[in-house]
This record gives sequence, structure tokens and C-alpha cells, in this order.
Amino acid sequence: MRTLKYAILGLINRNPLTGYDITKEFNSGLVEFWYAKHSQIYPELKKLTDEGLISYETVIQGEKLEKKLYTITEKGRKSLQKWLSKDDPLEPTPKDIFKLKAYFCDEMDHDTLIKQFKNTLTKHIERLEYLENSMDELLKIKDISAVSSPGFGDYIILNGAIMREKSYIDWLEDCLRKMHL
Amino acid sequence: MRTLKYAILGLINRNPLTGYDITKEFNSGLVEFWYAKHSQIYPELKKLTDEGLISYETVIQGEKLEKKLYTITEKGRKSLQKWLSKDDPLEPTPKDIFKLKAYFCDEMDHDTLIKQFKNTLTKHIERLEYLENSMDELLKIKDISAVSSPGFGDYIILNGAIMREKSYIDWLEDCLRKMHL
DNA sequence: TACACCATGTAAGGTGTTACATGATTTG
DNA sequence: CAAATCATGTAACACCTTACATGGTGTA
Repeated sequence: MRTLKYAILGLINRNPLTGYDITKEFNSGLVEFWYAKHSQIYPELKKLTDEGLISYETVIQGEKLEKKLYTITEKGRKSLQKWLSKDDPLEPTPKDIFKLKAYFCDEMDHDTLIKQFKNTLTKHIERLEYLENSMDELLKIKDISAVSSPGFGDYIILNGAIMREKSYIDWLEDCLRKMHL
Repeated sequence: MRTLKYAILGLINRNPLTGYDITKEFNSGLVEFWYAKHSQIYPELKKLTDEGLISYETVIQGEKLEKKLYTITEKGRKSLQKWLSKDDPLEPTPKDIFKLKAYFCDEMDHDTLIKQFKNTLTKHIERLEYLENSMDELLKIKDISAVSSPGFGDYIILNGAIMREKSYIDWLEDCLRKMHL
């Protein structure tokens, strides 16, 4: 489905970026719903350039370091818009290794089972705290009052991540309660 | 990380199964957290046999149809148990194409955006209804009173799936409310 | 001048999907 | 006897990760 293609197109659409910039984006805000390594990004940028969806300009940093600053083309923008308005079928349920282990709970002894759930719970609580701090930061620096505000996308995604973590934590706690009965 | 390996090992550990049986399992209960196509399962079964973690017995169905009924070996059971008690780091956040689109909401016109959220909401509500029906069925046919009950794994996983869908629905509705302001 | 970071790429291999390919059994 | 389902496999390709490989810039 070439999702990476559209993720990159969407980012470059906002403002020109280098491959390195895109890699950084994938490791900050976007990480809550999409990510990719630089080894996947550089070949994709080449492909998008060949397809005429983006173009680049070589910029010299300092004495001789060459950067490729990518800009979206009209064709690329149209392709992005078409993808954005397309009605996709629901994705398959995301795979979850911990739930796979939980499914085989009758093969674990009780102590191991409890330990596994408690460890996982701790990690999700930490992630939730991290996300809540990120939300505090976001509310300080960006205006999110309207759908058209530059921070609205960041805000709803972060909010969704927080809700997802809370729900997962509720599930883990609920399981632990049932195991102690 | 060879997760498929352990998914298969965990299933065969309960009772002997054929590749076809495993494929069916992946398309029923397990689908809420793991799945695989037969084209991935058959080669994996061969690999696990070569590694001595499972073994098979050829069974004749009817006149000449050959089935391979796989059983877990002692080595396989130990491998499964070791994996089950291992403490894994938290997995990366699952990728989510819809959230990727939502992140680029400022590039969509208001009507398209609302339509996208409403369509997705409808689909998630349908999935939730399906899961709730599955839960009703499960409660009728299986005993889930104790951790050691055969249906406990199925129960907590289904419950987790229901909670996940409810949380996603809450998020979608929350976004829609904010977009209408 | 060492270290962290900026910047771009390729190679090998694992994971997963779609399509190709074949044949037997059961059920209506 | 036709259609659905049972049953097993391979091939090609897409997607993704880890590791390899190289070199420039800024700063303490």
C-alpha cells in the first residue's frame, strides 16, 4: 500500500526537508503511529523523485557537506490529497506479542504470570507519563484551538496515544485483579 | 524475534494440530493479536521440525488424503516456556494508517476530514459489536472462572480487544467533537 | 582534538502478502 | 456432480531491521 510513501509526502508537503530531517521526525512525534529507519527512507526518497512526486535541491552546509533538500511537486501534492480522501477498509488488528503470551497463560506458573503482567504494567505506566509530559509541552508551545491550527494534528494524535495507553493499563490491571481472585 | 515460532509452538503445545488447523486458529480467536497466512505457516512448521521442536505423524483422511499432525517435543516445550517467562522490552507503538491521515488533517478540507472520521467510527463500532457478540458466545461455552480454566486466555484477550475498540471509539468521537467546535 | 551529531547511502537477511499450483473430501 | 472446504506446498515480491560504510560539522 506504499504507506511510507504518503508519510514522507505528507511531511515534505508541510515544508522542505532532508532525508535526515525526515528520519528525525519519524523518531519524535510520528513515532506514536508511524516510523521508519533511515535505511528505508533514503531509497524511498529516490523512488519518489523518480516518480516525479518530489524534487530536490542540493544545499551546501559549511565548506562541502552536501544536503538534499526535498520539496513536494504539484503531482506529489495531488497524490497525497487523493490518498488522504480515500476510504480504506479497517486495518487488521495490530499484532501484540504480550497478548500472545497472555493467551498462553495456562502454560505459565502463577508467579511468572503475575510478574509478566506487573512488569508490563510498569512499562506502560512509564510510557503514559512520558506521553502526558509531551502533552504538557505541546500545550505550552502550540496553538491547538482550531482544526486548522498547526498543532491540531499533533494534539489529537498525542491525545489518542494517551487514551490508548490508559486503556491498555486498565486492561492489565483488570487481568491482575482477576488473577488474584 | 521469531514470534511466529512461539505462536505455533504455543498452539501445538495444547494439542496436536495440522498446518491447516493452525491456519484456522490464526483466523479465529488469535486474530485479535496475532495472525499468519498458510504460506508462512507451512515453511515455519518445516523449520520447527528441522530444529527438533515439533514432530509429525502422517494421518490418512478417507482414501488417500495425507495430513501431517504435529506434536510438540520436550525440547519445544522448554523453548516455549523459556520464551513465555522472558521479560521483553515494550514493543514499538503499533503503526496506524488512520492516525497517519489524521496527523495530516490540515491538508484535508473540513468535509473530507469529517467524512473520514465518521466512516472510521462506523467501522470500529461494527467491530466492537462483533467482539461483544463473541464474548457472549464465549461466556456460554467456556468456563472462565479461574486463571487455570481453559477459557481464561480467550477471555482476557477478548476483553482486551473490546477495551481497545472502546478506547479507539472514544478517541474518534472526541476528535469529531473538537472538529465541530 | 575528541566526541557528538549531521548527512547519505548500500547489503544482507528476516517477516509478511499475494498469487500460483495441485489434489482430495464432504455436503447439498 | 458441483461447490465448498480440507490439505499442503512454492514463488515472487513488498516491507522492514540490522549492520556495514563513509565522510563532514560544530562544540567543549
